[in-house]
Amino acid sequence: MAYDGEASSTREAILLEARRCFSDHGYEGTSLNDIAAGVGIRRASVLHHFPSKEAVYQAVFEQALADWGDRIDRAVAHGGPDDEGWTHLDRVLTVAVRWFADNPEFVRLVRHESLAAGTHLGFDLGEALRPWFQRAVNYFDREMGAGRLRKHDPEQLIISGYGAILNYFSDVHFLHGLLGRDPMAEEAIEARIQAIRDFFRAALEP
Amino acid sequence: MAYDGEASSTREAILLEARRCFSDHGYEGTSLNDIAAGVGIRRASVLHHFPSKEAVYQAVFEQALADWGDRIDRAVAHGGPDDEGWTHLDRVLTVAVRWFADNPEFVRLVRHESLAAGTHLGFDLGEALRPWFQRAVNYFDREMGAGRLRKHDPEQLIISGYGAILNYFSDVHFLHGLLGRDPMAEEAIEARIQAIRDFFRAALEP
DNA sequence: GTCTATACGCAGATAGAC
DNA sequence: GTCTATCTGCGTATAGAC
Repeated sequence: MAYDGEASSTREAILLEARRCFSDHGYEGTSLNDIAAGVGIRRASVLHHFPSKEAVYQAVFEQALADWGDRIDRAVAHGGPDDEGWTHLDRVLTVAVRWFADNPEFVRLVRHESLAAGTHLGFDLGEALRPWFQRAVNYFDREMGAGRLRKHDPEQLIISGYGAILNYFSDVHFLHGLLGRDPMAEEAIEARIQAIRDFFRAALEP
Repeated sequence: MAYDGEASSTREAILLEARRCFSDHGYEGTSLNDIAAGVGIRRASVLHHFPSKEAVYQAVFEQALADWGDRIDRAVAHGGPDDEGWTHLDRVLTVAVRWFADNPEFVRLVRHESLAAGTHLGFDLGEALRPWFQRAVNYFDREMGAGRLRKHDPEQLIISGYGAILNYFSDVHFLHGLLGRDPMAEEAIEARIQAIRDFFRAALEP
């Protein structure tokens, strides 16, 4: 479980602290000093465990993406007997939103990266996620074709969906100012999940 | 018109180039050298026109927000005789999306800022936009109460909406990788606008 | 594995010539 | 208004002691 607060080794502790720093301040806004200070060691010691700052960043991302993939895979596979159409989508959607709510650092990490023009990741995040995207598009094509979901353009629908979901958890600071209350309070998160489900049902349930 | 490519003074040229740099690479990822080089002057000359890097950033933001406010104000006010319910919302929505499509730098600028933990802006962007947000909430309350729009939680609706819209234009680079084509091509933008309108109509039209 | 010391460059900002 | 020169601090990364 990559996303808990405890570290079993210095290497793990570095990754944990680096994830926090990178997600809050981005790649350029984070220094090896920041990471080292959070761990309680010196800058040079961080570079004993990783060859460079970029290597730390890439390791953080690798861990995060692997963890995310596992969760979604499990959620998609776990359907019961009457798991189809809106029922299935609603279940996966709810799992996904809850996971994002539990892992806001991941969301902010991805956002920083997808916003960046030149990347420090070594590969293109969009391209890397394309197979996932295609899987989702195929799913919607099938369900809409069979009349189990109302017809919309699947690609556009997914883009709207991930925007509506990720936004909330990436822009927590902004929303705090906008709403005048804590968007990550438990009841606020529950309300958000409910709203996302309602909105998608209104648009998709046949 | 603040968002065109021509600069009538060095100060304007600095703001223009700074907006490009900040929106692509964020505050920390942009140096005064980058800005100066884009303008064709030296670092010290930039600091003749602005007292500090933060001052440049704030001036860029001030200009962008003022321009945005003007456009929305005009769009909201410009209704014809049968301008109410979904018709009105659809019109304002379309204007807003088109403006974002024309000003992706603004979108990325706001995104960087709302993502940042500690800001270089000097004020809280969320708080500054709260009056706008409240105005929109009141509008939805009125329309939904009168039965001219389907009932949803207005706050949640607006959060979903701005997420679905802003995402597309802020994550252009990411989407290029994800879709395997240019999301800012004219027909792609038209398709996006159409999809947003369809999706909102499906959820909101009574 | 962690440390200090050090190399080296680039950052933001200021002083002063032209 | 723009420049060069300079100050000062922090950045990444490496060498080598313990």
